[in-house]
Amino acid sequence: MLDVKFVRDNIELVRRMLANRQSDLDLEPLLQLDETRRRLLIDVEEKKHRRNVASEEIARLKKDKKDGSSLVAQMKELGLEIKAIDSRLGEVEHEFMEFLLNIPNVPHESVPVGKDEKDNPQIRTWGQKPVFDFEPRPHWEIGESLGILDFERGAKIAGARFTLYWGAASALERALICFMLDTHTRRHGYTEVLPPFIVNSASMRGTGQLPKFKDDLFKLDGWDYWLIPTAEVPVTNIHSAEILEEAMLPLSYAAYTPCFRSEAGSHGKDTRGLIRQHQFNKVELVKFTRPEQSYDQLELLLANAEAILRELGIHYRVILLCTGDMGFSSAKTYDIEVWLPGQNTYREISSCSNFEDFQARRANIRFRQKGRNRTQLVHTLNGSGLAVGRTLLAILENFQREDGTVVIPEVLRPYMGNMKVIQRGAMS
RNA sequence: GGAGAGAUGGCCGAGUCGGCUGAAGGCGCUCGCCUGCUAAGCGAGUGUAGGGGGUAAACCUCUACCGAGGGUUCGAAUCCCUCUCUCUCCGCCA
Repeated sequence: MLDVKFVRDNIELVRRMLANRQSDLDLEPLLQLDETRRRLLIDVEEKKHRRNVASEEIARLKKDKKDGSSLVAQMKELGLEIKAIDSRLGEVEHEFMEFLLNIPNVPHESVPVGKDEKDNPQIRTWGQKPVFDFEPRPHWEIGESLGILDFERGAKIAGARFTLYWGAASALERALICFMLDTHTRRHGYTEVLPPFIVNSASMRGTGQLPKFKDDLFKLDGWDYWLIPTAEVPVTNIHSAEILEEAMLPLSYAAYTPCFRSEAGSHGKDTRGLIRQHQFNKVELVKFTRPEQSYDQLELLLANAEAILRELGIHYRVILLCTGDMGFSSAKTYDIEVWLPGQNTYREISSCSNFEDFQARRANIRFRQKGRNRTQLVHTLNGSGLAVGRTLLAILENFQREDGTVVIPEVLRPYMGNMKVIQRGAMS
């Protein structure tokens, strides 16, 4: 959520920002609502002041055994007026908030203006595409022939976009989760947390999923409960409505959670394999920082996420999302795209963003700074470190061998009983 | 699921028959003083959000907030209703 005062004072900048984001949102209604809101506020507050003064007067009269009935009658009338204005104000304020909640974040000045993903500049690459002396296969073929990925039964149990893992695949998934968490906590200094996988509407609003992206979420029937689409939601909301001490910052949390996404609007897209599932595992990195350090922390977060792929030895590239391709809440986003030889393409495996104070304002996350008598909003950041299912499929595709077996990266072997190669029937 | 208790400022904790209570008292914290150092002591200060004024700062002023929402009343932390959460006991259960 943007600061109304900021919008009011920088209206042209905000309009330009919306255009750069390919949004045609008209800000005029917001300015109107803001003006109405403030007008009503001035009016009702003045009336409340009068009532407060009169109430004291009535108390005094009563104490002195004098008659205050005419003043009481006046105040009764004024009370009705106040009630009427208050109710009107409530409506206006509600509309005003809804509008504000639907305005995306302002991109950082270092974000290139662009229309769509074709305008995203590449920042760097790491490693190289592996060379095969045979035709590399996509992971769904590898997984099925090894008997470790069961798409048919996943669909039978739940439906499309659900997969049953067997034996070595489930062990590999588990190994990846542990490896990622261990790396981030022991080497990168993150604090591990295990949050609820279900959250309420307030939390979803805090990070920006609601009200705008309701259709992308799974809701529990009859409850104010939603399945989390990412650990970003519960973890960022850990500190909602809190005032943090400056000395605590930056806070860095790492969390493993499953993620649930309805994938509405992507029918027919990525229907094969593990790429786009309704349920997948992810290790998420979340940071709370002082405003002036958030961009340094974004670089660090990105490097922390990249470290996982480097340790695994998988080629990837980092791209910077242009204004037209960025997420709603983000001010700047880097995507890490992993190389998938079986599909001859790069696919997003991590998205690292600085939200600046956009989420902090929604979720009301502040900190107190020495020498200042006002609280300030923190900056929040997060990034996948990494999407586990996609990491698993990247391993299958990058480390496959002609005989259909898959070599397990060295760093994961301690987590898998020193297994070196996944073979058909292994652990299943 | 049944029965009961509770929710007040960073923390603990008081609020009598509704009326200068944004809220006593204590702890903590900040600044200053004092003292070889530390500790102790003394003095002052110390919530959040929004609106208006003021040069965007300092500051002044108003409004709201004692779990959330609604009601009664001229006036509610205090009375009534609904909801949420926490705790205790019983039942059930991984």
